[in-house]
Amino acid sequence: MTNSDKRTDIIQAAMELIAERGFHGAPMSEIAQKARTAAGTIYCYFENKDVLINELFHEIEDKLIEAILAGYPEGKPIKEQFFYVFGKLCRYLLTHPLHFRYMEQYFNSPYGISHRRDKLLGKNVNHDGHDALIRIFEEGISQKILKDLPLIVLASLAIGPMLYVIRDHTLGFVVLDEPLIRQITEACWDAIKR
Amino acid sequence: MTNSDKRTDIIQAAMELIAERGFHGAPMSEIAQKARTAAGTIYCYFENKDVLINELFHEIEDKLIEAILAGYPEGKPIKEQFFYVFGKLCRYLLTHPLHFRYMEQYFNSPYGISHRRDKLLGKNVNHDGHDALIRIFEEGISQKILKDLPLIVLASLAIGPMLYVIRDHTLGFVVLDEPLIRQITEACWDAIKR
DNA sequence: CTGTTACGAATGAACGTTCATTCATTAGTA
DNA sequence: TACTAATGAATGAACGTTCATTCGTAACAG
Repeated sequence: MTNSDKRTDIIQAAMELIAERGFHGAPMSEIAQKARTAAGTIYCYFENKDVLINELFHEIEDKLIEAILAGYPEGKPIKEQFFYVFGKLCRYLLTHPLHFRYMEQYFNSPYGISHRRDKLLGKNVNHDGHDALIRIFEEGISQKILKDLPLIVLASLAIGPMLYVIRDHTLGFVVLDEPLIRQITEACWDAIKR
Repeated sequence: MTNSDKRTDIIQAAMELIAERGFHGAPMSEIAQKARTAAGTIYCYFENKDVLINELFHEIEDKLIEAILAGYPEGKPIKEQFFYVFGKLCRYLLTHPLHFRYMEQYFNSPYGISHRRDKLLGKNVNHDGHDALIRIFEEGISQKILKDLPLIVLASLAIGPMLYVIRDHTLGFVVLDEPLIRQITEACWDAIKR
């Protein structure tokens, strides 16, 4: 067993537990137990629980960005770009319910709020999935294809419903199949297009 | 000082503290302190913290339903009904940021999940704001005015964006004035209409 | 090859803190 | 006086974190 195995075990255990029960329902002792390690061992890899939580988030973010940027239809019409990003995002979250649940926990917590604040204030300058959507919106507005609304409002109109629907899917309240995803994508496009 | 005064004080204090800091950031001791009472006194009025939390939720729910049902344009066209409910809901949440924040905390917690599950499984039969929207959607679908999508999806399309935008407003990321609310309402209508 | 030493990852009992809840006591009222 | 409401110190469970110790392994010496 190499070093990174233990780290991976801890990440996996923490992700599952937190996604399932939230930050406060996932004590370090239980994370350790699930990772078949000792409580203290976690602190060999992560300074404290906060660091672990943020590390987990970045783990997911990286994979999400990778998924979105692979095969991105650069230069194609705005509508096509939007459908592409929306679909990729949706399908990624549906096939990684653990990641989705974790992200939900994260964004509905002080961790996520400050992350969002930093992002909106431009405190980081990486090209990621979020940027992709923002660029689509800016381009769409200047081409008079999209409604002239604040970017943050367009973002809420475009992906707010998707997140709610995916949550309902993971909770078993609705079944999201391909045709339905398509219809929802179109509905969101209707919301933001002129 | 009458009985209900103390109860009101406790409710107010708990609401403020929980809305601001979440359930885990609002210890009973601090709620008591803020309500100018002793920790033990809370237990004269509420069996335990869970009961207090659910009581708080129903407190808000009642006022919200009251606000929506007052002046409801019964019998008017679907679109008008939708604009009415949407506007009322939006304005209520904007003028009661404490209630909004509390509801957010509630719905993004196990309390809210089970509440939602009960509702969707029809475990309660009251006529409230939620029902109002559902009735609008059912009527709109049968009149071929709205897209033929599952009710739960229509609900996400209609109010998902609003909740996100209101959150961004309370966090100071965007300013929601009347014209902008109007535009967002129309965008959400575009999303659900055929 | 064998025996010894050094290293550091892993351990888990223990610590200090925080919290919800209890209950013996007190204050207030009729 | 008799009864209820209010109190807040006390309780014990749960948690994140620490640290003295263990133990497998790698490096080295003979």
